Amino acid sequence: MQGNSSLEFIIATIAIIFLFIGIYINKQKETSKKVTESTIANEKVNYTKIEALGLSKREYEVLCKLAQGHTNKEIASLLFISESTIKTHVSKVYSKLDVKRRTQAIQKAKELEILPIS
Amino acid sequence: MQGNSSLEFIIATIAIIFLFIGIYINKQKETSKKVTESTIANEKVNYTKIEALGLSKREYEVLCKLAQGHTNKEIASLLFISESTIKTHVSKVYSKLDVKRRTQAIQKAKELEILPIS
DNA sequence: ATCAAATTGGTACTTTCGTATGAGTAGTAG
DNA sequence: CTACTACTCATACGAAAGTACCAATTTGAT
Repeated sequence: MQGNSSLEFIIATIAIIFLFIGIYINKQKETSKKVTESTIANEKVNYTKIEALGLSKREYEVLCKLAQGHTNKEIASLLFISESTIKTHVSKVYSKLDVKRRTQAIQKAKELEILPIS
Repeated sequence: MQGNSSLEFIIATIAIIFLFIGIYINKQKETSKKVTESTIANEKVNYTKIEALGLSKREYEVLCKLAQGHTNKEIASLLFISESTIKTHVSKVYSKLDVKRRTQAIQKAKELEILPIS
């Protein structure tokens, strides 16, 4: 029975090895899937969609600050321009995103995945 | 050599079987993880975090509507109560989330994953 | 039953937001 | 040069949001 038990041992070992190989293969798939998703979501798709919406650079900058929870006055300070100008930009952003309020703009921007980090 | 090749065949079969078992196990993990995450993210963890924050049911309801882009007046209509009450709730939500404005409340709530769907 | 928390509502006031309108400047494509 | 777009800024006005304070009612737990 010695030969048999060593054979069983070999088979068991192979089984375990391939079991882990199977698990490993799936882990790899998961990882690559995640990286791809996050990469696309925050770099490439963005600019395409932003341009498609007709948002200018400045308008997009304002939108980002807005989505970070800043007031118009704060955004003005951050971008070194007047609050009037911010209001102008914000209004244009609203019409381009087809919304009425900043809370809706944030929602829409997140849906469109045009905001950094997310 | 017939015995050997049949042995190899058995080993190979076992290897393949366990390979797929490994893959299958991981699929299951993935699935249950997603279900758990989504379930937790939208039902259970919520309540835990929500309670930890000290948010009452009503305050949480208001927060959700707020995050959907509604005005105070709209939320009042949706919940069949006065705008005064909404303001009261909103203010309490702010202090509990440690924010000053609704845009920040939305941000914070998303970070804390206490909002449905997301 | 009692006490605490939750819910509701109001008044009054300040701040922020949003729109409308007009206008000057800079850069760019034709 | 001209036309167009993006960017800037201002004033004025109304709408929403936010704060402070107070108070009545309801609900839940002990």
